[in-house]
Amino acid sequence: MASKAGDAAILSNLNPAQQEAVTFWGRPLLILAGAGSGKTKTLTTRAAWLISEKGIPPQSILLLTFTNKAAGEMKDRIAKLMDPKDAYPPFAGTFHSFCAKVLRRDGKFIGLSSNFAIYDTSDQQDIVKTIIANLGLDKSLKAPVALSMISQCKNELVSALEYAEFTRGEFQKKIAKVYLEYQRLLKESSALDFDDLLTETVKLFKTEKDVLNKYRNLFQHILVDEWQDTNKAQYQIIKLLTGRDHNLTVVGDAAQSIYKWRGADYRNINYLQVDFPDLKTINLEQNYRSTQTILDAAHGVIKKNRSHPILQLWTNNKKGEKIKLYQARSELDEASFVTEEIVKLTSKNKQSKEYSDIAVLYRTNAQSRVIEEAFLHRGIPYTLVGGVKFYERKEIKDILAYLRLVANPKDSVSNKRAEKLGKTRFANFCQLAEKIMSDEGRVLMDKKELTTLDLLDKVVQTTKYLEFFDQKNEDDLARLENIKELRSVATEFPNLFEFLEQVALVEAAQSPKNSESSNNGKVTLMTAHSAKGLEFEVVFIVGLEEGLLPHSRSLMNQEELEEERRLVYVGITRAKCLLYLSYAQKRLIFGQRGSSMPSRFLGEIPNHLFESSALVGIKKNNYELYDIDF
DNA sequence: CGACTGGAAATTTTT
DNA sequence: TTTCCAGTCG
Repeated sequence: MASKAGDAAILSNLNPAQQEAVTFWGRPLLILAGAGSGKTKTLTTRAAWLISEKGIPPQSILLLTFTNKAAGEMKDRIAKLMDPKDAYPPFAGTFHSFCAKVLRRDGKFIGLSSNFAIYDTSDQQDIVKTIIANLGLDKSLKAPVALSMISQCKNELVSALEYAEFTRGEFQKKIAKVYLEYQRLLKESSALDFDDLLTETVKLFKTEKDVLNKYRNLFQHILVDEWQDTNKAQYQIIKLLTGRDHNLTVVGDAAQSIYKWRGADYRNINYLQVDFPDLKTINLEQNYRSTQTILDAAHGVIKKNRSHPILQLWTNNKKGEKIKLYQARSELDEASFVTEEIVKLTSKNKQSKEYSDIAVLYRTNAQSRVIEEAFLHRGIPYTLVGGVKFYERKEIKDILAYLRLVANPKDSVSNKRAEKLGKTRFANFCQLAEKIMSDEGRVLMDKKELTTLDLLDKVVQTTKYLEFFDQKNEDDLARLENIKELRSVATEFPNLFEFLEQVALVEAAQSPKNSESSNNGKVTLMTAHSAKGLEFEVVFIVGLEEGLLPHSRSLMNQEELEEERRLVYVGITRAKCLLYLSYAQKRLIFGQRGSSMPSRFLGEIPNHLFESSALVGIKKNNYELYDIDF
C-alpha cells in the first residue's frame, strides 16, 4: 500500500515521456535524453520503479556510469526514492569498478590472481619508458604516443598478438613490440591497467560460460548511463551480460559525445538497434534547465552536424535574455570583460547572482591563466577545476607504492619506486612487509586488528619517510598535509585491499579538504569538457576563435570538427539563464601574438538571438577551406 | 643519482 | 611563454 502511494507520487513528478521511459516494460530500451531533460531523474526513478512496482530485488539491478560522482549521485537518489523496507539500493558504479570486482572474484578462471594491482597512467608511463629504453628503440617514440596506441587497441579489443600480426610499417611494428612487451611486464607484475579491467572482463565472459551465466542470472536488469561514451569493450560487456531477457535500459545523447579521442563511440547508439532489433526508443526533449533563447542558440549550432541524430529541445521556461557577445581586442581585454560583467552581475541588487552561479568555460587549460589574474586583481573568488590530482602527488604515490607492494609483492612499478626512495629505507620496509604478510599478519588483518591506517603508519615509521620534509618549508607542510589526508582516507577503508581499490579507481576530490565547504561562493573556471553534466545560472564561454574552438588540431578532419561542435553545444547547454560568448581578435599563443578569426560556431547561432547586431561580419567569414560539406 | 641546461613542443580527461 | 624531456656534468 505504501508502495502504491509512493509510486504514484514518484510518477507524478514526471512528464509523459519520462513516465513512459520509467515504466516501459518487456523490451530493451534506449532513452535519448537531451541536455537538461531530466536524464538522471528518469534513470533513477526507473530503478526505484523496478524495485517497488515490479518487485525486482535491488541486488538484481546493475547500474553503470562513467564517473564515480555520477554513480554516487544515482545511488543517493535511488535510496531517497526507495521504500525504506527495501533496505539497500542496487549496485551503482563505474564500468571500471564493476569490472574490478568481477575480476577479483572470478579472474582466477583466466589466470588472474585476486590481488592484482591497478596501474594508472603514470605507472603505465613508467613501464613503457623502460620498455622503449630496454628494447633499444629510438627515442623519437614517446611513451605517451605508444600508450595511446596501445589504449586504442584495447578499446577496440585488439590484443597485442593480433596487433603484431596485422601491423604494417616501421612505426606500427615498433608499437607492436612495445605492446607485446608491455603486456608481458604487466602480467609479470600481476597488474592490470584501466583498459585491461574492461578487456579482461570481456575475455572472462567470452571464455567462461558458467561465470557469464552467474552474472546474467544475478543481474536481471541492467541500466547504463552516458551510452554515447561507451567504447567497444564496454559495449561488449553489456551485450554479453544482457541475457535472453534483454532487460537493458541505456540513456544517451549523441550530441553530447565529446570523448571520441579516448575511445568513446557514439555509434554504439546505432549498433544497439542492430543487436537488439526489438529495441524501443524514447526521446526526452523537454528541457528544464535553460531559456528558450539558449536552447535555440544551442540548436542552431548542433544542427550543422551530419553524422548523428539531433534532438529538438523545447522548454516551458521563458524566452529569457538575449545572448551577449563580446569581441575583445586581446585575451587581456576578454578577461577584463568577463571580470567586469561578473562584478556587475554580483553587485547587490534584486537580480544579483552569487559567484557560485557563474562558470567560465574554455577549450584549453592554458586559457585559465589570464582569467585567474584578472580575477585576482578584482578580488573575485574562484575555483579552478583541473590540475594535479591528489593521488598523483609524489608523496602520495610514494606511500601508496609501499602499501601496494605489501598487497602485491610482484608489483614491479611500485617496487622500483620504493627502491628509488632509498636502499636502507627499502631494506627496512621489506622486513616489515614480510612480517605483515606472514600468516600471523594475515590473521590480524582478517580480524581487522591490523587496519590500513596501522599499516600506513607502520610503513611511514619504518621507512622514516617523513624525514624528506622540512617543517619550516611551506611546500613541505602542504605535502605533510596531503599525507594526513591520505591517513583519513585510510580510516574510511580499514581493509588494505579495499583501500587500494578505492585509491586506484576513485579520484579524490580536488583537494579533499576544502572541496565541500569552500566551493561555495566562488566562480568556477574549467574546460568545456569538465563542464559536462553540470549547470550554472550564468555561463561564459571564452576564446570562441578559429584554431582554439574549434581547436587547430581538429580543423583538418570532419569527424573531429563535429566533436568540437558538440563541445560548444555542451558548453551552451550548461547555461540556465544567461549566456556570454566572447572571442579575441588578437591572442598571445606560445608567446606569439597572433590574430584570429571568430569561431565558425558563432556564425551558426541565429543572429537575432544576440543582444545587439554585433555579429556583422561573422557570418561572412569564409570557412570553405575546411568545411566542404556545409 | 640529482641538478642543470638547451631545444622542441604546445587539446580535451576518467578510470 | 611555459613546460617537458633528453642529455650532460659534477
